[in-house]
Amino acid sequence: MLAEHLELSQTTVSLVLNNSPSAKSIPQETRNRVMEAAERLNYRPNYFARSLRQSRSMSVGVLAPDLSEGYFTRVMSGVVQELTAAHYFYFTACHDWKRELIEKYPRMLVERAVDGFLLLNTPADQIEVPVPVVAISAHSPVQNVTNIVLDHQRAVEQALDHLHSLGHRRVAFMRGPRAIPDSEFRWESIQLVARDMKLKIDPALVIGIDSAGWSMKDGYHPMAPEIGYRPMQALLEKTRDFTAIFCFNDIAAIGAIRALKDAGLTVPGDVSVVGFDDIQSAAYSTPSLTTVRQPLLEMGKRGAQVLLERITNREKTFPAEIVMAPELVIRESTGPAPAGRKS
Amino acid sequence: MLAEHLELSQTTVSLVLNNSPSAKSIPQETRNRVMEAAERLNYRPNYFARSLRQSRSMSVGVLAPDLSEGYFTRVMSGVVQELTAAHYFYFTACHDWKRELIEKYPRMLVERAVDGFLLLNTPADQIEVPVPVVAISAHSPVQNVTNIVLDHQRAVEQALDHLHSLGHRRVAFMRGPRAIPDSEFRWESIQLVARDMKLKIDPALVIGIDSAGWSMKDGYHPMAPEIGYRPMQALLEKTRDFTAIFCFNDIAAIGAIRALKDAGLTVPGDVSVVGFDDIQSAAYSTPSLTTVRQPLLEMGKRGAQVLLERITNREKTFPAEIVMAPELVIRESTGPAPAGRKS
DNA sequence: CCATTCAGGTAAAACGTGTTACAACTCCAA
DNA sequence: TTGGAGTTGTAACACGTTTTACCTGAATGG
Repeated sequence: MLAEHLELSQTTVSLVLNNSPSAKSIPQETRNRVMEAAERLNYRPNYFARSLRQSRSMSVGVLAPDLSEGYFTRVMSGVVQELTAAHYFYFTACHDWKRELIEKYPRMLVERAVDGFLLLNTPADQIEVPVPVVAISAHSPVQNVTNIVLDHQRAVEQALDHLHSLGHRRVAFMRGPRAIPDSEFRWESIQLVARDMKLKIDPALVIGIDSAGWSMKDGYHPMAPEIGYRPMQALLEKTRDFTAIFCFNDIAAIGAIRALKDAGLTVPGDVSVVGFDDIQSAAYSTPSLTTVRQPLLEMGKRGAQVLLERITNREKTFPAEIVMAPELVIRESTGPAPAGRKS
Repeated sequence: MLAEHLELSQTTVSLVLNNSPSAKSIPQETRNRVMEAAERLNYRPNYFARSLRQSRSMSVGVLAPDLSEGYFTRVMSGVVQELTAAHYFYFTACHDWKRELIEKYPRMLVERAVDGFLLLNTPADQIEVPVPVVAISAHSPVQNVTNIVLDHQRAVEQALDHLHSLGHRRVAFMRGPRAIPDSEFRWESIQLVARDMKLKIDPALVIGIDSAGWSMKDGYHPMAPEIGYRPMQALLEKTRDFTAIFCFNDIAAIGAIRALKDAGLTVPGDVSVVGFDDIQSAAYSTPSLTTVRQPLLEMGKRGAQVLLERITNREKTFPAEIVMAPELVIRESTGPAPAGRKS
């Protein structure tokens, strides 16, 4: 420590600078001298030495599939807010859905002594680390992992209620990629809710993002509207006997709308389209998108909060799941079912 | 060090594990014993202790305006490739163009002992740090900073040659936001090249992203097609006396095309549109985009390479600027100038 | 007057490595 | 016998903090 050009011991200086509780016996005048010197010499404690002693790095690892605009950006915005407020920083690691990376990155980050992990859209099952973990939009019933999830049941109810009340009875569905944890849960909720409201799901009207247009076998595939365009196109080639479609996310919905337009159909005149997420461009799209809003920013904030709590309080037990509320945002892409085809 | 359950000294173990040059005198058998024990006990050297001793963190700070899809993602993809190959990780810091953050983040990261900085699209002028810096797409003639830049002159030549050879004489231009370092350089190149090829720039046909639709005064504004839509719309209200437009980037070009379509014009029938960057969705857009490709991935890789070299070799002098070559990608959004209006 | 407390500190250990300087031991030639 | 050159290691320090345990002198209480 360089600040011993005052005639004081390291101890005193350290106590003052961290104003530790045991420094109550140090008179104000000495404190001032120390502070003033630190200021003047522009003193910064050495990060490694401090971390070595306290054995914490004040940084966490963030594991995500990719840096896609819609989801990642929004969630991270919330995460960053909370982290920086707590003087934390983060390492980003994108695994591109490669199993090898999903296992390797956590190990590498543990060697870097991160204090905890934030998992975005990534299943926690295969990850085993000696530090706290919070998973956002994953459903991993794993010991010591808190999951931040959306109330999918409620989300689907809102979307389908909306379509139903507009008169839609023949509704198409787009299932998400198998790799994304939400996909399966969303689909189960859809089946459940549809049954409850006596809405028939015609298997011929169910399309998958995986099947056409999106696969993560061959390298990196960002979420592009393409993922909705091709499945929609494939469906239209088989049948046009539907008046609405509930898409997996907004990006896919934008692609689907493009496919519908290209096929000579109007939105929402001929077909109503509902998205999911409410990403920034959902409002700017033409027509603007009716969508189920995920409170992504809040989910990020909440996730970071819980993680930080878990880090500072390692023994306490935490809830395995925190459920967030969705909100239907009605815009231009949905309208009354066309009269001729109503049911 | 825990590996002293063998009856050896820390020194020996350390020498073997780092196979330091002075370990040549250690017989193979001892080496094997050490390695085997390390493997068996799953020994990992403590990150802080090691960093404290060697005074390097094996991580760099990345400073960027935001996490926007087009630019950031692509560049970082290259950066990550190089960094991970060298066992480096990175901290991300997004300054959202807030001057306060542009100054604060570097300080915070220096306190975290990053070994260097990578600046994306961010001027280096105001940043003063005691570690190496590489700036990608900035033009800062600052001591000890290497700039990775595109050959804008060549880029503009390619675009304007293309339009000129298609018969376009009345060309509109879209200037980039003032905050982005490239904007000014691009514009200067445009003026230079236009003069050389005797293409008149009509001030009435020059629109700015700043003026309508984009401002960073009030918080966070990602790059959305909106930034091209509104300026285009504004221009169309004043005049339609042009047959082509050269946009600042692909995102803006996509927005501009939408505005043209909404105004009843066809692309490229009535107006040809040229973008910049060649982001992923440029190829998927309808019509697909003719654009000047920036080798973003390569720029990221090169930037990271130089930074790592600078870090390992602090005395050596490095070039102040590394120039990358653009490439015109011709797709559907450009075509022959409409006969009736050909100048 | 003695014991206790309290203000105002300090010395030294601990954190876990990397590194420098040196020690012991053998072998071999002079 | 001596001295020099390998061979095989080790003791001890340095890195820059935080923290624990203790010390001294003065005031205070009985």
